[in-house]
Amino acid sequence: MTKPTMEDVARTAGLSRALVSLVMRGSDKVSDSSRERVLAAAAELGYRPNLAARHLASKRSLTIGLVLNDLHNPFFPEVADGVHAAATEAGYHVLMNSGFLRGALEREAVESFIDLGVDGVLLAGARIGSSDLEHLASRVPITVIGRHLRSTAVDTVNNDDLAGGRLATEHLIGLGHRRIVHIDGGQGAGSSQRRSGYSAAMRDHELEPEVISAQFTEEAGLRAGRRLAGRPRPPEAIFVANDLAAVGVLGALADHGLRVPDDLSVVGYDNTSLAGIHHISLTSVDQDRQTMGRLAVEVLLERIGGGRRGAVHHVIAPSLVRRSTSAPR
Amino acid sequence: MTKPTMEDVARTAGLSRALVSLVMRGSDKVSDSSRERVLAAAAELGYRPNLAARHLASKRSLTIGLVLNDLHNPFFPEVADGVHAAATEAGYHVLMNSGFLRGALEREAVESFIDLGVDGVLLAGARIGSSDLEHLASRVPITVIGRHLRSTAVDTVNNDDLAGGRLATEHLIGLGHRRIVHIDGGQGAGSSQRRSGYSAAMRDHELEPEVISAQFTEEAGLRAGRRLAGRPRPPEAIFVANDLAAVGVLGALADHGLRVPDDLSVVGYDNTSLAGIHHISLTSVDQDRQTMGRLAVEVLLERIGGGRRGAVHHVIAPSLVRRSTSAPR
DNA sequence: GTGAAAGCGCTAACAG
DNA sequence: CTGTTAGCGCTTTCAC
Repeated sequence: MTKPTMEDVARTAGLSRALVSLVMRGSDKVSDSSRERVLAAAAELGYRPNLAARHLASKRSLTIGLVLNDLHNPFFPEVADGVHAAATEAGYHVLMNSGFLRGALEREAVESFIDLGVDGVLLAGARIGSSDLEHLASRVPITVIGRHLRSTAVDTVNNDDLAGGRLATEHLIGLGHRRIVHIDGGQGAGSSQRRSGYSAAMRDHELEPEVISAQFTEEAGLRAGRRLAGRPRPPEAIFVANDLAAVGVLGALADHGLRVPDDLSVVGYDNTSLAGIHHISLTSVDQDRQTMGRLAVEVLLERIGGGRRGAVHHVIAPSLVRRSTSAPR
Repeated sequence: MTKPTMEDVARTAGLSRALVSLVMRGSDKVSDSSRERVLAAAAELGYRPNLAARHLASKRSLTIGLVLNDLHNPFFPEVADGVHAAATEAGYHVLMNSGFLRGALEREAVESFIDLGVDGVLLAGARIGSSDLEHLASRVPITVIGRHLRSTAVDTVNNDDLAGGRLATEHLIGLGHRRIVHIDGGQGAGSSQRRSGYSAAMRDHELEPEVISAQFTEEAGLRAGRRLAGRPRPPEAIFVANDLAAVGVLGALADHGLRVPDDLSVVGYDNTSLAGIHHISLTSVDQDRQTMGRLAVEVLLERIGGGRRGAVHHVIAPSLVRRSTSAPR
């Protein structure tokens, strides 16, 4: 029941421990015959290297930590897919953790990863304060996905939320709507940029922007939606800062007997699996999460490996996916 | 930039390394004055214990690994919430990983956790083969959530899927439906029990069971739904093995112009957040995921701590949540 | 190619 | 209460 160690493998193979170590790490400075003996012995004993020991002795762990801000938002699992795929291809393991929508927990998650000795950390939808972030980044390479930072210490991968906010808003304006309200994502990642894009587009068309503060959750969307639906004169269209909240908004509107898109149009953001569900069929701004995940891994490994000096900030273009919740006035 | 070690803390505090170790582990065999000096020195240096070293030296890591079968299914994040809450309360860290719906990856995830030296592993929605599972369980305490096993080596926490399958089916029968088809979850956890519950309920009422094989994904539900909707004479009701697949089925039915619940009724399983969405409003069998997560942690820690001899198999009762997709004939 | 030896940072007895 | 002493299992020079 006690696990075999390298020593055991060396003994049953009749070779030295160092030899076994070389073989386990796939070195080519080992004779074929030795390698086979080692492998055979390892298989026979069911040997597996102890990662804690390996991390302690070497500097690298070939592991990256991925912190997802909210497991309940389909956006994050989709990013995780891209991250996993890219990391695995590069020979890295990934360990995950959730920030449960709270900056403090997010921070803790990153710290545990550091304590564990991961080679780098990926933060998706970071809510953590940017000074904290800078500080953490001095201890481990960090790449942030989905949040805009001007940092020189942290790399970022984003979609252009400003452009995305514009895209959504102009789509609605193009459909002939004028009283368009934005339900924002509060402290959520990308929220302020989307809001700015919305406001800019509104002003460009000499329309008055109106923002209702909410969050990136279904519940928050529901509440905000109720407020709007309860008005004597509801808006003609709503641009919601993400799909999850948009689903809440749709529910609130339906509760109040407002028909979408007949009575008003709704546009979301993220184009998650939720938006594609037949019964929801939400018009939404798409950001390619798979690509963002992959890109983030690339950038992170670059920094881990090469020791790049400056930070890199990738921005990918969003696109609008039209579905059934938006229609001409 | 090089991290401070215990040695550094001891030196700047003017005390021994062992003392620092005791303080870091919260021992009470330390004088208050020493403790304060240590803590002050640690804070000053920004010291954090190296977990790899700690794991190597001690036998326990105070960490458990959580493997989720599919991040895209809202069922799992909800289990994760319960797990995190309970583990944190007990002073344990949790590290997550996804099995990406594949038994082989799931197995790998468990192995990495073992290599890392976690104290125990929680497997949610396990798809991994049961002999593999037994083998893994000989190396680390494992608790499986949402899959029925007769194992003596692995603890399990489940809802009573057989009863749940019956519940759903009898609900539909009670509404007056007779030609009720079941779309199952293939190899998915709990799938075969739900199927048995369905079949048993049908036979009890002298109805002919008919099962369409699918999977626990939206895509699989969509395909199965299309097959049924395309029939000259579609069924009167469908019991789908989980909510995610049920959403796919609903989409397929809508595509074919079939109205739910007017033309036929649909019942799902899991009562995930998906089912509660206003536009979906799916009648579904509820299993309390939070509780299951918490229970699983308890059971796991029991085994980790106490070395319980036999295995424990918890089964909690499911309940039916009626919404808008099921109605009388 | 292969083996010996010195740690990585921490815990865990064991003396004082 | 406090300091000393061994390792935990592995990597990594450095000779042979």
